[in-house]
Amino acid sequence: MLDKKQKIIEATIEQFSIKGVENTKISDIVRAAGIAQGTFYLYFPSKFSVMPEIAKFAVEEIMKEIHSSINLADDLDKKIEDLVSAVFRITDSKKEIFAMLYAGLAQSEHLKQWESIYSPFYDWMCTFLQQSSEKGEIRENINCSRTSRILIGLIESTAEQLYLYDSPSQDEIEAQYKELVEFTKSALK
Amino acid sequence: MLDKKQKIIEATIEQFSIKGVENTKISDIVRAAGIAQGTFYLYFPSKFSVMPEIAKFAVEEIMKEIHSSINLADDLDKKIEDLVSAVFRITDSKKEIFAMLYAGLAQSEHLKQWESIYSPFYDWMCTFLQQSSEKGEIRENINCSRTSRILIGLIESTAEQLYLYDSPSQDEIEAQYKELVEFTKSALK
Amino acid sequence: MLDKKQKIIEATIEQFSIKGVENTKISDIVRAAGIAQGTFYLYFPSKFSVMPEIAKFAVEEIMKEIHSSINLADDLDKKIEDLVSAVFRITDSKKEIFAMLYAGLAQSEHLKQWESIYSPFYDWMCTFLQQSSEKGEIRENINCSRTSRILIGLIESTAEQLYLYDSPSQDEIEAQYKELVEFTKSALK
Amino acid sequence: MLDKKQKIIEATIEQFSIKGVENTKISDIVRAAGIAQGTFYLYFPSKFSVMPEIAKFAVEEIMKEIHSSINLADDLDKKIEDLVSAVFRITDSKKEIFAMLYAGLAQSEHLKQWESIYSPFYDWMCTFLQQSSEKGEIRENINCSRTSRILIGLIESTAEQLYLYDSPSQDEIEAQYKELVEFTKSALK
DNA sequence: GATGAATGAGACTTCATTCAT
DNA sequence: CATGAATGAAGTCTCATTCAT
Repeated sequence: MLDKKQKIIEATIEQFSIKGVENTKISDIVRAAGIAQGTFYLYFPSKFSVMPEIAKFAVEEIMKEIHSSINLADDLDKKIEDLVSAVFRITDSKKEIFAMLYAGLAQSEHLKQWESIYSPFYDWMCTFLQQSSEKGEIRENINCSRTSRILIGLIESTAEQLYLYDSPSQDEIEAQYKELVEFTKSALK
Repeated sequence: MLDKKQKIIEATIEQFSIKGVENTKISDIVRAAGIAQGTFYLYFPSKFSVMPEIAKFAVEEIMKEIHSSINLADDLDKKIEDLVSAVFRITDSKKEIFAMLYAGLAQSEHLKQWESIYSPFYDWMCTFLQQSSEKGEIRENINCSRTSRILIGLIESTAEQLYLYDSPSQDEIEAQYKELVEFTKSALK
Repeated sequence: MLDKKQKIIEATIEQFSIKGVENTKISDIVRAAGIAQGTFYLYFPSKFSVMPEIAKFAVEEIMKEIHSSINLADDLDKKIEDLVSAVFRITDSKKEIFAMLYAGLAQSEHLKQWESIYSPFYDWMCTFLQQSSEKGEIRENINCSRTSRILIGLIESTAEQLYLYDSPSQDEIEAQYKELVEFTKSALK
Repeated sequence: MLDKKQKIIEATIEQFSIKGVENTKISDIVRAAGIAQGTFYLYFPSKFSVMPEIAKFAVEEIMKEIHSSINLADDLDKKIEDLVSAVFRITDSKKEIFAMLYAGLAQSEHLKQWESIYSPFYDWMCTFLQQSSEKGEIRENINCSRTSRILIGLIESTAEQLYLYDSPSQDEIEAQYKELVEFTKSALK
């Protein structure tokens, strides 16, 4: 049943978030999922192979946040502000998952899947840039596909620095938010 | 003897790079270092505690590359081009170490040290921005401390996408390089 | 249905032959038999309990080969030659089954059944010796029941040495065949 | 230390003899040997890999019995009687080891080693036949190398039938002993 | 300081067996 | 009768850590 698989995925996200990937035992996952030890292996060959499912979940969360936060009809400045704050918000609320994905992706053989899992975000960003380009809101020499990756890397890396590595004050976060918004606006114009 | 400690660090970098952090056993490290199993524990309490030493090494490598590649007397455009290509070069040549640090940092208790280990790069970047600011080469509303982090995140995340996750063609790399250089120039001006 | 039982026996012979008894799982058997996991237990309580059925099958194969190869009306020398070559042939063609039975019998609780399963061969051999005795073709002090066991052990052990343990050339096999035939003739006369 | 290795071999023989190969767990062996679980793996990768050491031991036991039982200066009949009774005696006293070796050898990848492990017995038997041949005690058309294998197979298979598979009376054993002695004398003359 | 054989806790994984459908 | 998802007991094996030399 897919019910059990879903339970495993949820329990894995939970346990990975709490304990980290390496400190999570299969026994932790199955206990959290309320299933038998052997059942885990009916669905996944190892805890690492749950990773892509978690990544999918994370990207879905990102996209939900993006879609609900950004109105493509707004002007560029507004959209940039909304975009940055959406990424900040999701990074903050799911920081364990993102930390975990970074750790897991950097080490596993699932790296290649990352590209395709992330593509909804890349695609959305590309569309975003294209529309802005058509409206003449951004530089003309922007390749939307290439810049979408650069832009996502820019915003996420800043968010990660803030929420994963440091524990900055709210003021600090806001200041960095503004600095990044200005940086991004300037970069695109 | 510091000789042995140095051997351990080098062997750990080597083994972590080849096998990844989690798949490296103490026995792998001591074999590579040519020392006895017990000797490791005279210098480090665990393989994870070698991590900060490796991070230090990585940042030293970055700074060497930066210093040898960038002439602060050059004009801004030239310096941006040199900066991006220096980060690309070092990311490519030490990609295993960076992947490893990413994985290791995101999970360990050594996260807090990251900030101080990375500070030479942040400091250099801040100085770089300040000089450019004084010469009027960049926007006036740039806070050099904040933007140094943003800028490093921007360039490194793009380099990582290219060298760690994808295996792009040389043409692709160059195109992305140019896109990033334009993006950065525009962001700073 | 007996259909399913037969399928299980055949699949078990196949799997035991390929993988050996210990390395064969119930899941291998049911997969090969095209039935469900639970169905196996409707017919057999364990994989070992299929063993006697396999032994029966093996003895039937031996007897078929014997009956089709030996004409009791022939003279003794001819019959000995035919007997040895029949056992050689069957050992070669069913070597995996014999190796398996050897391994399985030596360890299981089904050892006692061996005697009764093998009795058709012992009985045939006893009759063979008795007829030869009546015709005065063999020594007088032969007890046909005892010697039948000795004789079967002799021929089978030689065949097993050749086909199970070594991988000898055809020449080697023929030479050993002739040596055994002479040995046997001399033993019986 | 070889001390530990020897302990493991002895404990393995003991446990295999008592429980059979498949029912013996590594934990049984290490408990019997008085060592830690992990220590076993310093010397052997699996319980099966102890098998060749056991086979060596078994052949040594056979050779000891043979050497102490047979006087090559005796006449042929006496030597055959002594040979058969020596093999009967050793098979009886080490029946568990022989049963175990049969089971183990028939299934493992160590089959090829069997030939070389058994060679002392083959060699001795070959010499035995050669001496008898020189004295004119046996048939002239005997190839001592080939017949040594046949002869060993003959005597051992009879002994195994008696001691491993059946549980015959002492009278029965003696009767079979005599039958085999006559059979062998006749075969060689 | 250095060694490396020995330890043993504990995680992984398998797979015979069950039982609700 | 037949099914096959689920179970969980049990065994394997690893590997960080110790400590006598």
